[in-house]
Amino acid sequence: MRVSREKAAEHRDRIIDAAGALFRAKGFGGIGVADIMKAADLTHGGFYGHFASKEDLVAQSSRRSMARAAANWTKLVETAPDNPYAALLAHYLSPKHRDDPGKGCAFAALGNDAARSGKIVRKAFAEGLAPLIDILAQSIPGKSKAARRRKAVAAMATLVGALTLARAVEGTPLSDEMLEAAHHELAAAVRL
Amino acid sequence: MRVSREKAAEHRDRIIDAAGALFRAKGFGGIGVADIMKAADLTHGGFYGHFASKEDLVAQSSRRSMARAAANWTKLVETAPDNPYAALLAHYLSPKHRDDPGKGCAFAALGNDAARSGKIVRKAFAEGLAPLIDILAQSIPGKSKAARRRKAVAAMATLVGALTLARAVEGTPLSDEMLEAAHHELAAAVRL
DNA sequence: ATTATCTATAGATCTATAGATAATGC
DNA sequence: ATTATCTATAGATCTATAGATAATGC
Repeated sequence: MRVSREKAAEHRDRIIDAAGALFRAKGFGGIGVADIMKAADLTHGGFYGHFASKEDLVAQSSRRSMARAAANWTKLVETAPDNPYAALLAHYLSPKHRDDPGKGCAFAALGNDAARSGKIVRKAFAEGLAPLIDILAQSIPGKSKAARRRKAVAAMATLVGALTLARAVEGTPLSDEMLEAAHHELAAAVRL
Repeated sequence: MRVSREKAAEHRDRIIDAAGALFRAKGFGGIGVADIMKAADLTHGGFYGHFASKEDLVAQSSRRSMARAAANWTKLVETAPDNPYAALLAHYLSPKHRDDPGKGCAFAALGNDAARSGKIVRKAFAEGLAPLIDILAQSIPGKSKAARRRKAVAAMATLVGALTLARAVEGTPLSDEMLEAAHHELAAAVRL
């Protein structure tokens, strides 16, 4: 049953990707090691050869989810050089993003779970958040660097809060209103 | 072991209060029925005489947590008639609020959990969110009623997002910065 | 010989129920 | 007689480990 080192590394990769999607969709506690391994087409017992514990996978898969987000944001910003901030807002606050948490922002999907997790996971979230704020700060209009930074941090809060709340009340009119109001108010900063 | 109807109603009350705090602190899945009953000084088995299921308690305790928040906000607004909006911001975005989720906002503590819950819970969250937005809309400056409403919805997203993220990265410098930046940017609306 | 994966299971925990108990309220 | 609570447990699920298996890589 043994596979080559190359294959093993690929398996490890598949586990991290499967976990990234399943954790965002169901929460850290909402999915078990066995189901993640099944999604990666492996058996339960093989898990502990790749990771020290479930929490180890939580930290690693979260890091990857956040790094992917930063890469996506960078690409999005580059494809809209005239108004990168507007492009980020439209992308983040779309109903499509709201309706597919498994492929979306880790902060909006797992912020509460991270808050209840240990130091290692919270540190991973802090290190994943910083680049997103940097990208926002470079895209956002503002007088000084400090002002742009402050606007970027607050905009990040608005984005994550709006998506979180839109999902929490999904199925009611408040859900769409939340995305639209956040979009309108954040975009107002560009029009100033 | 039977108690009077009055005592039974009081027990039910205690269960809902204990659940309200424990769910906010540990998440819907992070605490069990047995621990909630222990916190209410009752035994595990008695639970199902009071509630149809754990999800039933989730919905009821969430409703109460949110109704209490609305009552607190109303009181806070009344005690600061000159600048109710500033009072709400200072209260919500305080380190004290961040550091005690069990007594704080249900949306910032359980938004992700609600998003993964069933329709009944999500509807409860929508019905609990509306009054908070109404209070914000009455406190916030703005040209038209529609503008104030939109600002209130977006401000709610910023508040919840900032607290959620501040908790997710708790223990790093970003945590305080998140509270301060959100406070500064939201308060800017008052100074306009 | 080493090791990636598999099967099987230990041990803990969780929701929910069954049946006993004992105090209330008709 | 009714019923609020209790003890005990069924049945499911979850993390983690033990030991077997078989293919890789020295």
